This record gives sequence, structure tokens and C-alpha cells, in this order.
Amino acid sequence: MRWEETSNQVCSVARATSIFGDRWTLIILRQLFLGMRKFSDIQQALGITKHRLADRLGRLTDENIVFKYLYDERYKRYEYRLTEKGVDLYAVILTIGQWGDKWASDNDGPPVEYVHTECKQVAKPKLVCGCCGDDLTPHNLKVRMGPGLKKKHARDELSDQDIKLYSIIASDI
Amino acid sequence: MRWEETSNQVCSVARATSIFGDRWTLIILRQLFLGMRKFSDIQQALGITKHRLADRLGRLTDENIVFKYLYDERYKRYEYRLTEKGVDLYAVILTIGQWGDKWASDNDGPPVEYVHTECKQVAKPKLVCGCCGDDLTPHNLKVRMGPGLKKKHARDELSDQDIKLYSIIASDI
DNA sequence: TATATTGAGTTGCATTTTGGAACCTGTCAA
DNA sequence: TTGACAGGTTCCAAAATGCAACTCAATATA
Repeated sequence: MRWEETSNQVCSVARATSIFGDRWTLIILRQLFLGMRKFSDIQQALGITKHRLADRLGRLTDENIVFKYLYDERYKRYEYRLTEKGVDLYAVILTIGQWGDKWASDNDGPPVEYVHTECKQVAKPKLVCGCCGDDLTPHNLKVRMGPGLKKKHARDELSDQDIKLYSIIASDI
Repeated sequence: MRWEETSNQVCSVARATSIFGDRWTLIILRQLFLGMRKFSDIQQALGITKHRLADRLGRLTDENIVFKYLYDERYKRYEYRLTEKGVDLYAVILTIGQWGDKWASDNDGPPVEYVHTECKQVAKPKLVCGCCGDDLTPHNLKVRMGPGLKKKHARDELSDQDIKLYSIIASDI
């Protein structure tokens, strides 16, 4: 399967990774979340080539995840800022960072900490159920078909791959 | 910067994405979370080439995120299962999936749903502070240097890039 | 015994995507 | 007039990926 086709898959993870599942996009976004907004700052901080950075920021702009903001009228300089769609990726960055802290760090501890301004503590982000507030783990979650899959199945729009992809859901995990 | 060098950066997001920040790894992992464990099943379901799948599963095995389990003595057949390190990526997959549901889906609604077995509701995962339980957003979190960064700074082990990378943290966001 | 099948890969080669360096453009400042 | 700087492009080599064909071990079937 080619990369462009990934964005058509009936899977939110596949569609999302078709946007930011490459070598640079997520760390560019992390940089934006840290408050770094200028092309050259990001380029130097990450050691990415201008070429690639221009390409990635262009895609993110096309996807409406970032937008260009004119911050200097005289010099006609632009900076890149996160849209609402982009800001919503904060949870993804935080979750990945936390996994990295736990499983991919050295003995010096986490490079950065996030202080929760409400409780003044270092935030240990955790995922909970939006309904009852209990922790979510692979053990207390059960996957089932959602409306997107059911409707496409009813309309007979699933490809062989999609069927195979989700046939497993019907069975026990 | 080359890809292998990313894994040495003083940033948990960069280190994590150096492991799964490519076109396939995350959706392979999603497939494993759905319960699909056999090489050929994954290969057909995802439309990935055997070549690439063998390579990706090999890396994941090297990283101790999955391990090979002999499920058929007679035929000497192996399947791939998640280790604890792998299972911990569930939060990442869930968070990405949720972003995808919201921002990258069509009008049919989410393809899959996760039912929380404790409260029997469809789980809407959300990220909260581990200390106080309040929601985490970019607006109530403040980034600051963590021990990893401070120690390396004290030992003068930060590269120019690392310094640039985090100089922004000292300033206001 | 000879042939086919299945799962799980390799190998070889063409196509895409990246990385690196040099070059271009518009705007000011000395 | 020259230089610097931000923000790119262009060109080419190197690396990653996609595709098809081949291997190999352990049965099954004829």
C-alpha cells in the first residue's frame, strides 16, 4: 500500500498517522508546543534541513494544523502557530513523551516536566474514562464496531483489507 | 540530522518517535492491540509488504516492545505479542485514535468504539493530572526543566542543538 | 514417493523520500 | 555598495520503501 492510500483507510489511527506518522512532524509539533514558532529557530533546534522543514510545515498548513501568522509587518516575517486542530494534538505529544520518559530515557530522569498550574504539582498525565473517571487500561477496554464501520459495512463499502482488518473485532481478544 | 541520531536527543518525544515514528510501526501496533498476532494476518490486513513487516517486527522485537511466542509446536509457528513496554503504548494509540476520530474522520462516525468494562459506557478517553485528577490542557500546563536536562546541563553535556532546543523553556511561552 | 500448500520470511531491483549543500530573494542597516 | 538575515528552492546523492519472485521447513494430499 502506498502512503497516500493510508489516509483513506477506515481507521482513525491510520488516518492520523498518515498526517504525522513520519520522522519529523511530531517533533516539529513538540517544538511548536514549546513555544518555538520561527522557521529558522525550529530548523536549527532540530537539525532538520530547510528543505524538509518547509515541506512539513507546508503539509501541516494544508492540513490546517498550523497557520502562518504575520508577526513583523515591516520585514514581512511569518511565524507558525497551532490551530485548534493542532492544539488538540497536545494530548498525543504528552502521552508519547510520557511513554518516552518511562521507556526510552537514560538514568538522569525526564528532560522536561509539566507543572499543572491548578494543583502546582508536576503533572503525571494519565488516561481515564470520560464517563466514570476510572483509569483506562487494555484490560478494562473492549473494542467493538463503531458507527463508521457498521455504516460502511451496510453499504458494502469495505475493501477486502478493511474486512480482514476488522474481522478480528468480532472475535474475542 | 540522520535518523539514528534522533534516538540520542535529550527529548523523550524524539526518542520515542525514533522508535515508532515511521509509516508503519504505529498501525502494526494497533493491529497487535486488536488481537491480530500472526505475520501473514497483519501483512494482508495492512497491505504492507512482507519485507517491510519483517523489518518492522524485527525492530520492535529488538526494542523489546514485542516478542515472538511459539504458538504451534508441531509447525514451529510463532506469533507476535506485546511486552509490558508494548502494552504501555496503548495510551498512545488510544490518544491518536481519538484525535483521528475528531479531526480525520468522515461523516460516518468513529470506525471503532472502546467500551469501558467498568462503567459499560463507550469510553471517551481523556487526559487528566495524576495528582489532582483535573483535565490537562495546554493552558493549565507549564513546561519546565526536568532533572534529565538539569543534570546534563550541569555536566556540560548538552549539544548546541540541545541548548537551543530547550533555551525556549527558560523564557515565557 | 512426488507434488502441493501454508506460514514466515529473503533477495533483487525500481521508485520515493530524505539529507546536504549551494543558491536565490526581499528587506533592511552601515 | 556591501553585508546580514529570514525564509525559502534547486540539485544531486543516499537511504527507505514497494513489488515481485524466490527460499525453506513442516506437513498434507494424490
